[in-house]
Amino acid sequence: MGKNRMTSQRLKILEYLRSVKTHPTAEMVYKAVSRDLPAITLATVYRNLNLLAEQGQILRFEIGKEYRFDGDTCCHQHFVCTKCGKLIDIFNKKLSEQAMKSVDSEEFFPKSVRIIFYGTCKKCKKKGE
Amino acid sequence: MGKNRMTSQRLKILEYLRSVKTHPTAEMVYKAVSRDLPAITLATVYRNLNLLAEQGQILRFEIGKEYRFDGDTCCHQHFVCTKCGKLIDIFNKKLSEQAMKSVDSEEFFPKSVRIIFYGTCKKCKKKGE
DNA sequence: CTTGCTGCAAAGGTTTTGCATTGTT
DNA sequence: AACAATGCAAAACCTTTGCAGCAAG
Repeated sequence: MGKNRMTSQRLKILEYLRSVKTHPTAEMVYKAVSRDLPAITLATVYRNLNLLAEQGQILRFEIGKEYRFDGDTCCHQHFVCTKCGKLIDIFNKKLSEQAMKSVDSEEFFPKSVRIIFYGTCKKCKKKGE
Repeated sequence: MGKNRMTSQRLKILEYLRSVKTHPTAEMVYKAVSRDLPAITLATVYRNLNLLAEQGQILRFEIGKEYRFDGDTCCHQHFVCTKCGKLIDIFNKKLSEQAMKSVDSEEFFPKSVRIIFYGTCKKCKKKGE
C-alpha cells in the first residue's frame, strides 16, 4: 500500500479513463492506450485496471460477463439497454444517497451502492414502434 | 416459446433454487443437483439456468465475474459484504419501485432495477472492532 | 413419431499468473 | 541498488456449443 510506482502505462490508463465518458472494457482500454504505448500488453492493462479499482481511483463492475471500467467514481447510476446493449450514465446523487440511507442499520454498514437499470433506451423504443 | 419439456433435470434445478435462500453459482447448483441426478452435467445445468432466467422463472446476475442464480424473482436488493464475500437479501420493495419511478421518462424505459450494496456485514463489523 | 433435451467433449472468450527483464524511486 | 511493474506466453476460469443418442409430449 502506498508503494506504487507511477509508470507511463499506469498514468496513460488513468488519463484515458478520465478523459472518456464511456465505460470501456479492458480490451477497449488496451486498444486506446496502445496508440501512445505500442508495446503495452493486455496483461499490464488488466493489472493496472485492477489495481486502480482496488485503490478506488476508478470503478470496476460487470455487465454481462465482462468487466467495465469507469473513471468517474462519483456516485451515479447506470442504465443498460437490453436491446442495443448500450450503457448510459444516470446522474441522480439523491437516489444513491436515499438508497444508502434506507439500508444503513445495525445489520448493514454500506459503503457504496450500485444501481443498474435494465430496459429500453429512447432510440430502441422508437425502432420498436 | 411455450414448447419446453419439463425434464427431470430442469425440475430438480428449479426445485433446488426455490428451496434455498442462498444465491448459488452454476457449479454449486450442479453439485447439489448431482446428489439426486448423478449423471447430470454442468453443461445441462448451465443450459437450464439460462433458459429459466430467460423465461423469468429465476434471476441471473453477476457478482465478481461469475453468475449467481436466485429462485426468488420478487423485487429485492442485495448486500455484498466486502470482507467475507457473503451475499445477503434485502427486502425493500419500495426502494426498487422508487428507483424505477425516478428514471422512468421519455429518455429511459426501465423494466427492472438491480440494486447492490457493498459494505460490511454485522458479523465482520464486530470482528473489526 | 417428432424434436427438444441430454451427456460428452471440445472450443470460446476473458482474466490471471509465472518468470526473466526493465525502469522507478 | 532494491524491488515494483512490465512484456511475453501459458494457464486458469467460467461458460457456451456441436453432435449423436435419448426421451417427453
